[in-house]
Amino acid sequence: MSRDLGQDVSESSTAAEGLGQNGPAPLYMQVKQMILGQIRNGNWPPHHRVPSESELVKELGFSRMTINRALRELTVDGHLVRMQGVGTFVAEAKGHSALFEVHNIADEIAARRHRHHAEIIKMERGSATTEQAIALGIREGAPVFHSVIVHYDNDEAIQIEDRYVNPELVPDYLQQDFSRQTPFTYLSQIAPLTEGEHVVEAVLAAPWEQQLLHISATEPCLLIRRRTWSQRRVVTSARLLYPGTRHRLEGHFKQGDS
Amino acid sequence: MSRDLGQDVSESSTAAEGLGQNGPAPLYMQVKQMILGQIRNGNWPPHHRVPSESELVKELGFSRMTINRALRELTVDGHLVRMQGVGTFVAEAKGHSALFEVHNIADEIAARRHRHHAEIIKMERGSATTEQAIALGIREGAPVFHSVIVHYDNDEAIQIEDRYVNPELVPDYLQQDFSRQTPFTYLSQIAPLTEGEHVVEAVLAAPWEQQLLHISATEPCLLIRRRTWSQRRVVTSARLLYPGTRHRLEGHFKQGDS
DNA sequence: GAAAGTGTGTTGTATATACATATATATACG
DNA sequence: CGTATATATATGTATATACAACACACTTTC
Repeated sequence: MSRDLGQDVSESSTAAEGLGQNGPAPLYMQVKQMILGQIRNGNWPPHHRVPSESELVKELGFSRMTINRALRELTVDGHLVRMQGVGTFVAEAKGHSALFEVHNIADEIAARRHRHHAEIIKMERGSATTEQAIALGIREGAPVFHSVIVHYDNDEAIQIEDRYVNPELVPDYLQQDFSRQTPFTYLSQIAPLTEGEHVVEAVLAAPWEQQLLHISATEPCLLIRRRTWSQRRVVTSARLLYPGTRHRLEGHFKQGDS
Repeated sequence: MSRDLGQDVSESSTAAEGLGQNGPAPLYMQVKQMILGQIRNGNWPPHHRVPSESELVKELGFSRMTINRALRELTVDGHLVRMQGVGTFVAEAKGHSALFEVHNIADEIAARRHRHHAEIIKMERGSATTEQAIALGIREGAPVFHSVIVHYDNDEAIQIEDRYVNPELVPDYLQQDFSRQTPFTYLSQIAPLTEGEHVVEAVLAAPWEQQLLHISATEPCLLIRRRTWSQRRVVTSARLLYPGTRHRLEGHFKQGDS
């Protein structure tokens, strides 16, 4: 029963003429569609073990490199999780899933040919509240580092970076000079980030944040909460606040396979 | 001068012990880093032609498949643009670059085990204003379809979908029943989307939008402007407005290569 | 019983090869 | 001059092969 993927993916049925008249989909795409189908119809629930590459080679009749490409792309898309030496598993479903790249705000501003500078507002050691402990995966009351930095684009305040850092993984955090190098850059060197999580919301700024950003009480802001992992441990949890009128989050996509 | 990438990418220098002690980066990653370096330091500006795969094979000494993987991944990351038969070029710099997946709000609500229904507010033919003409890539005054739909999650208004559609590509748009099938689903069938663009902002809703969403005048909202292409032509331009307190945009990432 | 070694299965990467497909350019022909 | 037609170049995909890296179960050894 080689090469039977259980559903026709080569034609988009009754699509209007002039559009969608593509030939058959590439093989690696057929494999992706088949697996996405199994996931979507609930046949393969989260944490389900996906057949190994060699099993899929036998089942589908394609080469291992083709199977590998399909599985690899589904992994970067966040649909699968792979562990070397162990296997491939269906990832747990995310809400409004999105894939972000992680950037350094200083680089972004530099790319716009603008000047960047940072003002350090706070730089302290504290002990974790319940919320912070959960966010960082440490126990309550354990030491945490806390920094608040305002980033400027051509002398215009553009971001408040409110960050908590796990001292076990980054013991020298407080000794750094973050007017020279952003925390993001420093942390990337110390603990190469392997994974992360974002939540984007629209909010109103707190009074002290309004002061720092020089905005009014009703100005909507873009809030990005970002947690970053390195080797399965949370390195840092940041709250990035942008004034709505001065920042946009641009993006693009290709081949939304959903 | 084979295999000289001009910068050491194999070690992360003085990183703290216990973290970042990875061996040399894989070859395809070295190629990515080299190209990203050329782009970042301005050596290869936007629209600059990147050496062809076979040229890079000669220059770097790696196999074409390795070069191809690097260029392919840089393309999905949005750093490069490739055209078959033509060449590879540096993409124009985006602000805060991000990669989104495109989802159907009805599917999302169903995934949360909630009920979804849609209320059609407007459904009309009009002629394109200057702004709409630019967004859709048609001439000013040409006919456009316009729909406004409110989506409900368990009877709670959760999104205003304000959409303009190119009639040349989707002539039967106004005849559809969007209380049964969302415009997104319908459009995906008619014109398989090949590419798209997002801009995310935090805004305040207009008075008529506040009424539809049952929110106050100062409630910050998440605004997603989304344009969708099919075969190089703009199919539709949508403005998706979410009340800030009722929606979050979640995401995750892996291996931010920047 | 605990530690060290061994084997097997899995993913991760790299290469050589081949052919398909798209685009642009040069060439021949009318 | 205009239009086919061939040719070169570039990307896109598919395969076979090989080895490396890692995890886990099992066996041996002390």
